[in-house]
Amino acid sequence: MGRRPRADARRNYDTLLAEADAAFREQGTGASLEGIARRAGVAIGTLYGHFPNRRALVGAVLRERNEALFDAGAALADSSPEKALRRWVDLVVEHAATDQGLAELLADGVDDEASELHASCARMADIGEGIVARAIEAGLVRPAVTGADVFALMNAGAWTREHASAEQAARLVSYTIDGLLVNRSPA
Amino acid sequence: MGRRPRADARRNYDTLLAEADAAFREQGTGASLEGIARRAGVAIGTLYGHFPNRRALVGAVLRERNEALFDAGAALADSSPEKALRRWVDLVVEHAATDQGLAELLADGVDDEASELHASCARMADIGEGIVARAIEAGLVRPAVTGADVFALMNAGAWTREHASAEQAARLVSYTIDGLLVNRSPA
DNA sequence: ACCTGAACACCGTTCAAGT
DNA sequence: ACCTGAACACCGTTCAAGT
Repeated sequence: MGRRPRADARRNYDTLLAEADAAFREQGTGASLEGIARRAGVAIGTLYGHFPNRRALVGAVLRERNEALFDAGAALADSSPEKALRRWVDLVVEHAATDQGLAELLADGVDDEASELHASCARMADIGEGIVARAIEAGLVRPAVTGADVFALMNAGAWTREHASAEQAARLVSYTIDGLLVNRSPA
Repeated sequence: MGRRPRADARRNYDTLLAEADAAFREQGTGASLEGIARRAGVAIGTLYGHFPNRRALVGAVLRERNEALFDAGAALADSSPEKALRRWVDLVVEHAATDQGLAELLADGVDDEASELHASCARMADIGEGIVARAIEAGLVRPAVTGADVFALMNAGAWTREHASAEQAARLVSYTIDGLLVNRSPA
């Protein structure tokens, strides 16, 4: 184990990942796998050789995209608790709304350890939980609010963005965060 | 037009509707149409003769279920504005969460006049709009809140119920309604 | 006027054969 | 060790033939 992969295998893996990323952005996470393989210039069996199912492919694409998101989340430690909370939720909503159907996979992945998306979901939930804990300590957010509430809010916001509009989703998210606060802050 | 249908046609229509209702509850709105036809004891072509596509079938099932929902909505005129708002949202969330996938069809149907679900969506949105307007007039809800916000909240709540839990969805909805209020009321 | 079900189209997934 | 692509399974939808 840990042997270097054959050069063509590595190239196919990378190309498949890049084409999957593009296809998911354009057509959603339900994009045709046959089409992704064709765009990558390989047979469908090659795709399945590298990624045993659709979730594995989505998971691999996500791992690449997540770096920037998690870095941004860590950087929010410098902001005020309320600003960090609002900014983090906005960031994740935008991230999760990148591909039609992604919010659903994320919502389902956090409680399913067998899911190839589980690690990404758990990490996102952890960051949110930390931000909420800080806001509660500061007396800003109601003590009853949990990290799970924030995770659910992010997914609901991303889903609303897919099925209504970015504006509608932003309004809903903003109202909900107001509802999480101990004292209403105007916008 | 308006002629009485043949007796067997009417019977098939009713049986298909009943089996579709059951199948959607058990397996979601994506249930196999072939399976519904089989359970109804007719060929697949007969199903398509009565319902040109899946949405038409879902729409017909909904029209039957909606009677009770709309009546309950009208009855809420007797409650206080806040209680009416909370109760209405809870009612619709439960209604929309009856079948896996229904929240998505509802969210997509309100802006699509060609959808067989459009009438049901529009009616639901109207009732919500009326309840919100009364709450705003009473000085209870922020003036900026719209009927569209309430409709989006209902769908997001139903979707969260499908992908997290009824408890999680109820918490999220409750926090959001708190955020819609001018003055926070404790629960 | 309505029903039947074979036929078509499409897509995810597997695996025996190749290199 | 990896790739190929035919084959299989499944399902939504149509339509010519029947009653």
